[in-house]
Amino acid sequence: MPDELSIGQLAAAAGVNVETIRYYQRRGLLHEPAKPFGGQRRYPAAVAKRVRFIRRAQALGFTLEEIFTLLRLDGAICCAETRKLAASKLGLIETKLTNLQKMRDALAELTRQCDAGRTDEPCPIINVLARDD
Amino acid sequence: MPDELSIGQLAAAAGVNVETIRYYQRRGLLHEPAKPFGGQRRYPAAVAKRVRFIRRAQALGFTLEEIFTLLRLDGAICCAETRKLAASKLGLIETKLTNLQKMRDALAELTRQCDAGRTDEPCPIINVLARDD
DNA sequence: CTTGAACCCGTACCATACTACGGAGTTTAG
DNA sequence: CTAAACTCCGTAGTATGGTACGGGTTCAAG
Repeated sequence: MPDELSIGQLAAAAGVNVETIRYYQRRGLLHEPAKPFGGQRRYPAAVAKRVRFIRRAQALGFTLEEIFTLLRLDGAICCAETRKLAASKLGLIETKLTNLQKMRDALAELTRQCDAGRTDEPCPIINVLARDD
Repeated sequence: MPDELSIGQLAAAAGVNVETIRYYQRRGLLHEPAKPFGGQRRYPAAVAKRVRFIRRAQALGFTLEEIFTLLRLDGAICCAETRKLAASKLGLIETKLTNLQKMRDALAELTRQCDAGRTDEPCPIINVLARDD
């Protein structure tokens, strides 16, 4: 693989659509290299790494907006801010996990009752998430 | 609080915008009460609970489409069809749980490394996101 | 040197989930 | 009884994260 890729090669290397690359450029997540006089842009192979970074961060629940911040922090010596972002995501995820487990238990109970043949007890799914504050 | 609310009171009780109530009605997530001759609709206070359920389910990553089917299960007495629906929703929830757990583990590990790390090295969170497979 | 794939660029479109707007009718507090 | 506040309803606009299209340019293989 050459060090200078076309946008199509970059997209393939990063496992995304060409349009996604262009979209990330518009969003400011990727730098758009200068276009040579009447030619086509070339991308250093390292950009693919950056794109994969973006996708992995998305998979962890970060928005593109947040990833933009994350990328700005890249190379920064102190990671206090990055840590803060990660920790707050972590908190959100923990809460979600707890609630999801409650829902799972409620549904599992419903199917369990189903299998036990008792058809007279309705399952109040709403109630498991109904902390009526 | 009276048992019959105006749409504005319902929205306030549920902590959402009036337009959101109307939107949920259009989507079929909420029943739209009949309008009295030239008058204004009234909503049972219990509807607010349903709306809060919807919001919490959304926070868990369910789409309104999915929540629609979830709501159909609420209070359902078991029959073959609800059992099937419940089982499929259970599968959906298990998948979400697995994914969230992976996200949590990854983030927890990252913040742990962050805490363990010295401040003169590049941030491990960034490093991991940028790792070259 | 031709032909077809790939690139460029702007614009438009998609799904999801709202949010705002405008003008008319209805309710309610003073 | 009046004026502000609220409701009704359809339509249009917003944000997010892309994807598609079309007409023109450029590149690369034969």
